[in-house]
Amino acid sequence: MPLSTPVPAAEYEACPVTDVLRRLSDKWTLLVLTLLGQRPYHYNELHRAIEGISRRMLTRTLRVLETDGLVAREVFPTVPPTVEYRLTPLGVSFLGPIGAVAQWAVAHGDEITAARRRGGLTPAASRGD
Amino acid sequence: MPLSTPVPAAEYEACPVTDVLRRLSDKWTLLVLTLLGQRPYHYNELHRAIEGISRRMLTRTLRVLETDGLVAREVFPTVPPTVEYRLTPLGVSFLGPIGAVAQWAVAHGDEITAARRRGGLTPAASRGD
DNA sequence: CGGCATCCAGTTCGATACTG
DNA sequence: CAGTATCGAACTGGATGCCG
Repeated sequence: MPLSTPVPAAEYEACPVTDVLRRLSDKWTLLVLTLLGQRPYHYNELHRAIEGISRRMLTRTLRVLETDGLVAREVFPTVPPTVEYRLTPLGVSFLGPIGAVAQWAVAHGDEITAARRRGGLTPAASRGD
Repeated sequence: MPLSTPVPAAEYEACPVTDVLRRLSDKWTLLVLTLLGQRPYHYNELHRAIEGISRRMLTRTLRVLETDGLVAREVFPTVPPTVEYRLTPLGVSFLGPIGAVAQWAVAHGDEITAARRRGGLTPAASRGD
């Protein structure tokens, strides 16, 4: 019954790898992780550092990372309130794998660009020449 | 003028890293790449192997990978037609970085799961206890 | 300062049906 | 066998406004 399937969608925890990959690519996660890898940041500090991000997305991103245990959130009972975010050991351990992909991307970025230019708009077309 | 910005959205090629990450996480790419890393596959062979994927998405995924130069597509003029997909050297070179992330995900998957369980539904709540 | 709730546009993905 | 085309549902991400 494809018309009334209440499938929650997000049921498929396919494999942990895909799960992790999807999380990283929610557009800001990687950037936030990279920044926090350098030093702890305050909420608005991150907001200014990334600059293109909305408060909504920054909060969401941090929440996910916190929930997954990659980022720690510490509240200082000052006035006005201050909140600091930093990488947990688990978060730090993830910088390595990220780095591997990052290095590959940087190293082969031009190859991909070149391939795209060749493929252009008709990747499968003009194939049976 | 935030009310009439015609921003095409998809203009920001942020950094090659984010770009690559987003590509990988389109839900099927990683899986396809992993399968092709083992051996060449025919179109329907991939379709059967993944099983949850629709033809539409399989085709799109393969197109992107082909356009980016990670996968090669070869048509055999048989009847009925046969098409074989295989990793290019660039695609093969990417198995390493993917492996790094994959290994991390497998190794720390339970930690993430545990963190999520702890955080539960109130990650930020009950923090000032 | 830090954060959440609501609304809304753009994109992604699946189901389905049709072609060579 | 190997796709392509179209539609609609779901998800993502941004803008805005209110609260502690």
